[in-house]
Amino acid sequence: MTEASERFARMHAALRDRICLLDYTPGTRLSEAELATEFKTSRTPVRRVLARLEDEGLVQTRHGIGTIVTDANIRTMAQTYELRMELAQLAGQLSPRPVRPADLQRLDALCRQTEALVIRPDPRAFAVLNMHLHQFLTSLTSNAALCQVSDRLYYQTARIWLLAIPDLDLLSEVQIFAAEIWQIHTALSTGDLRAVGLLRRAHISMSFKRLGGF
Amino acid sequence: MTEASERFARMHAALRDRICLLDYTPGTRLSEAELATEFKTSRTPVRRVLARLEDEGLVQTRHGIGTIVTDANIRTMAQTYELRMELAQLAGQLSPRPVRPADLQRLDALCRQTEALVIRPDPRAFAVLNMHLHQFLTSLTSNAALCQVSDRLYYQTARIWLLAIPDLDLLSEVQIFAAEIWQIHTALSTGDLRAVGLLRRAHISMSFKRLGGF
DNA sequence: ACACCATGAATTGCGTACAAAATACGCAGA
DNA sequence: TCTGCGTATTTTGTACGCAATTCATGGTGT
Repeated sequence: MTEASERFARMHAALRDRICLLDYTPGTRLSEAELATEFKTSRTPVRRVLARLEDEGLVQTRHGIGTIVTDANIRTMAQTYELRMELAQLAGQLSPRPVRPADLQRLDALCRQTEALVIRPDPRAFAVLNMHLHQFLTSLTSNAALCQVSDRLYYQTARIWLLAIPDLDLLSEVQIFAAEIWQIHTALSTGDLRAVGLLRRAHISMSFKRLGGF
Repeated sequence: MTEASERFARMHAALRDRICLLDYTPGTRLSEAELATEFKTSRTPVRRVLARLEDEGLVQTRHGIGTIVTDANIRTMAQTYELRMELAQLAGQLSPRPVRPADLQRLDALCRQTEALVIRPDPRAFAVLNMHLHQFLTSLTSNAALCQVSDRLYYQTARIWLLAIPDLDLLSEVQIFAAEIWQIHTALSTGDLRAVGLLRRAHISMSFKRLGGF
């Protein structure tokens, strides 16, 4: 990994997270010049990052207007959700890798953070935790192609829950998540990755329903 | 679709096809300057296209060296093949769209071209036909996300067969393909998209075995 | 008062010059 | 002859100026 590609990865991850955590809400206009100043570079590398984000469907760039954060709603994302469900199940079947003690420790840590969240709920902290759980689960499959695809689809849909939280009960959502992550913990501690995949699929499906996707 | 994005799409499709049809064999170095001259533009738009191709795994760019067409072999692509199989089956289940007469006509045309190929086999023409079949089949699902993902994975693995053809019997491969496309035609004429997906999965699986992927 | 046009400001797209990096090659020395 | 170093060459990465495009705004005519 060269220096240039490291900076690219940093900028890309930073902007992607800001979009998915609603630091940039849909409709926000991202100025190439401002980003270039912030990251202490010229517009050229910034444009590479924005082009990639556009390919990933997180922004849309139009000549003479600007680069605008795309909208995300459950209706247009229904198909993406559907696919994510299938892939989550698949991740438990396709070339799983052996579960190591370090994996369980990582999941333990996530469980503890979730319980802290039940005591003091916070939408953004919740979204971050959800993202970490996703990253952890994708790390459990050794199928690199599946990881890439799942990641891509996850980041496309990640914002929807955070956008819908005003219409939901935050504490209730956190409690549901806490129950889910404990179920996953139980399945993983027995080494049953297939069950982990099925649980994950079920949870995605239920959250889709709660979000009004029918 | 603006003019700039159209040119981008043209250049991207052109280079992608050249790579997948082995006009650019693995290891070929693509010169930004040469491509800029060919497409009558500057290096800037060319670099955008190459960056995208790199994201898709078809080339790799290294500072001071050049942009090199990546290698593709059945061993490193085994996981991608596995995922493609599952997605092919999924395409028959997830939000299928009604089959129109125009679809059957299009498949008819492909069948005729295949029969012409049986009489006069040609590796490149075969690869082109295979690509058209793929594009036709992805057009049958209305799940846009699934289409995008399937496309991406297809182009990552498309070269493998063409690279392996010296070790295979071309006529035999063409005949197998002819049988496959007729089976798909039969299934599609009854409107059974689920069967189409299962057939496609079976064919991908068998071609994977023939290519030595076990 | 309202509609319409022109003009200016802001933004992305492109082209080009230069910097950074890696390789190829020649030459000197052992 | 072989090894090692330095330099020239080639290539990608970055910065910046300018062109192209869009929108807002104000002015003008009816």
